[in-house]
Amino acid sequence: MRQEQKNLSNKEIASILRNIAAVYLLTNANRFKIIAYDNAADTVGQLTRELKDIWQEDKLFNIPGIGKTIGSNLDELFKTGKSEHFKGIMKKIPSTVFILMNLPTIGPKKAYKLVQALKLLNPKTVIKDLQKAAEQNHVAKLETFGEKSQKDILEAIKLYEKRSSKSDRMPLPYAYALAREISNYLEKFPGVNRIHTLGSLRRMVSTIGDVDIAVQVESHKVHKVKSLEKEIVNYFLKFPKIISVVNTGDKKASVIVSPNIRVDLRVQGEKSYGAMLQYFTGSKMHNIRLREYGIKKGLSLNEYGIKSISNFQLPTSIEIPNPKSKLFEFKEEKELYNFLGLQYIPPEIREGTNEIDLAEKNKIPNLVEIKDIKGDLHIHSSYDLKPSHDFGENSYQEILEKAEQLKYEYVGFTDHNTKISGQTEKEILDIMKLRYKDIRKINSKVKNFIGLEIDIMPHGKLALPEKAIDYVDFLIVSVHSVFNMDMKSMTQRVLSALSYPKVKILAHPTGRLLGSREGFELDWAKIFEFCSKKNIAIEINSLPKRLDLPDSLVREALQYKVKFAINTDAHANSHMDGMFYGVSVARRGWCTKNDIINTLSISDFRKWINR
DNA sequence: GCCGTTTTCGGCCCGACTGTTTTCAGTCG
Repeated sequence: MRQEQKNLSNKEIASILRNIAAVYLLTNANRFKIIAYDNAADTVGQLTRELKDIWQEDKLFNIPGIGKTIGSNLDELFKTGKSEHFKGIMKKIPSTVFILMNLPTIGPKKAYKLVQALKLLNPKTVIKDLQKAAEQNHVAKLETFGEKSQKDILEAIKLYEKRSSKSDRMPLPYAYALAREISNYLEKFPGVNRIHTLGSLRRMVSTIGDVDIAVQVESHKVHKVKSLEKEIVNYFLKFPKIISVVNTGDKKASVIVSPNIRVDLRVQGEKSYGAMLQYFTGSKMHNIRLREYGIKKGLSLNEYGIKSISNFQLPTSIEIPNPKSKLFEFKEEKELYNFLGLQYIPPEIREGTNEIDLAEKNKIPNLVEIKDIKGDLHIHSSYDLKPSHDFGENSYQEILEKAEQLKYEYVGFTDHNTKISGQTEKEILDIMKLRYKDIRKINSKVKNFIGLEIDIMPHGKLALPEKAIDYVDFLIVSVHSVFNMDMKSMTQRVLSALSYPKVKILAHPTGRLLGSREGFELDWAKIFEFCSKKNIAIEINSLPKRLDLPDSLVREALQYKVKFAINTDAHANSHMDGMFYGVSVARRGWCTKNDIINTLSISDFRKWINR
């Protein structure tokens, strides 16, 4: 087996596709071919799972923007670690061009011009060589470049060296927290009416590149809106954490915020705020499809509203507000979707799959909401049962108080199982018995269920004497060690653990840690089928670095009628606030309230767990 | 190169900003 293909990350594949697009651009290929490769690169770059895993499941062609040609070449790339086709295309352009394209504000054309004019042909030193050339004033002398461009290039190099790349993504909750901080800052400014996130952050994608923020300016003094917009931009530029300003305009600004996160701000008046939200929330594929859908009806969408084109006959009920520009404006996104004859589509599912189709048929489901959640079933306490892993910070009593604040009806206490090495079976049973008694003694408004989170050992056995199962209401099982098994053995391992009595939840099923560990692959069809049949819920874990099960697998699991438990895996009471992120994963996976077991009332939940 | 219940051929999303420009090209989101 070759090993090199194993490490092909989405980022690397996106970069290959982007490079191909660049070659086609530089060699004057059909412009739609260029767009196709660029779109594919964008889509792959934003996937929430490894493309290679999707390929392994034979689902490459389900991804919007990947068709016959790109798909079959990716197939070759995964199978053999290289693609002759891609390689052949890339050979047409010096590889240094692709490296320069990583600099902000340098695209294919500028990169190519620089490489040609300055003979930058050494991939190892190309950035340094360009820097030297700029410092020696050689760039400013080039045609279509000037003093400013030269200075910008030096800035770009500095930024590049600090960031190492244009596209390092962070787990959603970190980006969300930053957005909240900025939003708190912005709302202090008089004239700021509403604030929203945009882009992947608004769609609650598990990993975020840039933070995009929209501000609606108050419009009661219409003649002053323009200057007010500019004032808000200026105020934003004084946000304390800004370390550099990328660019600014009258109604937008891009900055870098410590520690190296790009933040874009857009300011818009009330009348077209909804259109702007829609436009910049994306995803790119959703917008392309929505605009294509609009064109078929004679409507052109842009960030200010919808324009009527050609001789399109509008329903007589609709009056054109501004006959000259033929522009329809929308304060709310919902109005815009409805105007197009579509049901409102929540941001989380705007991914360009089949949502527009379903919206047309009024078949967009009611996605689960945070207020539907009635309990948290994966919580670690400070109770000392000599656990195999870490404790939580809070006592059972404190956890129940926090749960009451969150208006929950019940919680599951799921400490890690007692360590099995260095203790006899009897000692373990005594600990479990005592814990059982201690918990049963607790009297509180919020009810509790006695659980445990148990390691699935490499051979599929549970890290707990079977007799100990008498002292719990339910079990959560999860893999915490030996991650590098092949898919077949890993699947067998998990299935065997799921077969124990009282196992009710499979926790953080892929084991991924965003940004640091890829997670293992299971034969999902088998797992989903088994869980569905045996009434075992699959966890959507809300921890910032997990967000596991990934959203695309959630949607797949739904087809097997799998139920989910959205849990926080809290190790401290403050973590219990993270439920929101798990709910957003569920929403991205198209879950309704009925798909989530911890939306059940206490009595229904009791029935479910005893089934 | 992608896509499809008006199409397997013939279409293909839209605008802002910037710098170098005398009317536009390149980059970005």
